[in-house]
Amino acid sequence: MPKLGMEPIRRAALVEATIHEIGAHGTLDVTVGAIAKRAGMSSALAHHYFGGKEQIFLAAMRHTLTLYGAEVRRALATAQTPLERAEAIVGASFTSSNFRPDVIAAWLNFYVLAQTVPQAKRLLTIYQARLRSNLIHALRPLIGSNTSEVASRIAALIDGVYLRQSLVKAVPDPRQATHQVLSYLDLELERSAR
Amino acid sequence: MPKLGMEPIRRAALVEATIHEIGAHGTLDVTVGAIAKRAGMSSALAHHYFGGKEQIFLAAMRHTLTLYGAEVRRALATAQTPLERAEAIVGASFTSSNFRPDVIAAWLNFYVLAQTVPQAKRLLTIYQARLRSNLIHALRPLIGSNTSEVASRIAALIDGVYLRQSLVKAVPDPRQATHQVLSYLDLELERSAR
DNA sequence: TTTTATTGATTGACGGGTCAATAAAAAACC
DNA sequence: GGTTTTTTATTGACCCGTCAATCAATAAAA
Repeated sequence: MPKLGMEPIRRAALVEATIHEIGAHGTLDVTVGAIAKRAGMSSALAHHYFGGKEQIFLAAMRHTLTLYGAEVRRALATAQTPLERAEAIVGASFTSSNFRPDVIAAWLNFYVLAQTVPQAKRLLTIYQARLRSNLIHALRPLIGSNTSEVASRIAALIDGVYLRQSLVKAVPDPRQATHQVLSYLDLELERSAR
Repeated sequence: MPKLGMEPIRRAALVEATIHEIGAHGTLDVTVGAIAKRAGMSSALAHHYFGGKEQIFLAAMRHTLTLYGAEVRRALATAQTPLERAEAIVGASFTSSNFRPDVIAAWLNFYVLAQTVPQAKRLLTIYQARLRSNLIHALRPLIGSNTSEVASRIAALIDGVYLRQSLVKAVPDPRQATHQVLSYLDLELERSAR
């Protein structure tokens, strides 16, 4: 009994299921069958809507990046000062919607995917560029020179915190993670003000 | 014409080949056959000496971690002051023997492996603990309080730099990478001296 | 009757692991 | 010292499971 207009619902369900499946297994080594089952459909239907496994993964990546981007934008919207902007960007990276075991595992595996699939690499590169650009924009008024380098370091620190979290069984602590990064930023600001 | 005492040679060749194969493919999705071929033997022989794919991977991890550990120890040996010790640790992370595309890709994939294989997680955890302990030991005389947090941040920064390098096609620049981390350390030292 | 939704069954490839067979050293035995 | 036995090295062939992808068939909208 085919209900019409299922496509967007099915696609969304598959994307969601993909993140969870990757998170649960900690690998890209998940079968289309398992993803489809989790999303409540047959693997044939998953192929029907996405064409192939790789495209399912890419859709899941896009979704993750989109959510992250939205989180950043939301946080930036209420920021008034440059410092608040910088804090907003860092904070958004560690909101409980992003900084969660399955999403963290997904990110890690997206980096792996990017080694093989050019489109995946492109998506991650865009994410990095945007993060970088956001940071530079926020930092420029705060820091005199080498804003670019500082932005790189903050970005690397964020990624590093994610990476390390992927090893720990403990539930992620957004406050703690944010603090780690912001306390570096503080140092950088103190130097600028010296 | 079996030459005796081949076992260590074969094992070493397989470990070496595993790193290269993972590096070349950017994935753990490499076949035992491909690894064995690269190492100049049949896949049956690889199984004979290692028992299975997982154990080949674990051996490759141990090898990588051992090389890294040796590099750190070598660097620490010539360090006189605490500051030199800290710099030695960071520098060792980015020597051209470690900070190379295939090794970087291998590290990334070891983190993925650690999601599935407890033994792999154990190895990485040991690496992190040792790095952390080395850093704390070096930093304690230099920094007053929260040495532990600073060590964590440096460790995260190192991992982050690795992670980001995995995305870039450009040949890694050890000097640049080391500078990124050390310049954070400088800030931390300045604050301690304020 | 054409389009959309959906799946069970099937195919075809790939890959990990095993095994029997071959061969040459080394050790044991007389 | 020469023969037998055991150990080590090595591989081609094979088995078996898995999985991505395809397809034909069913059914309900439009």
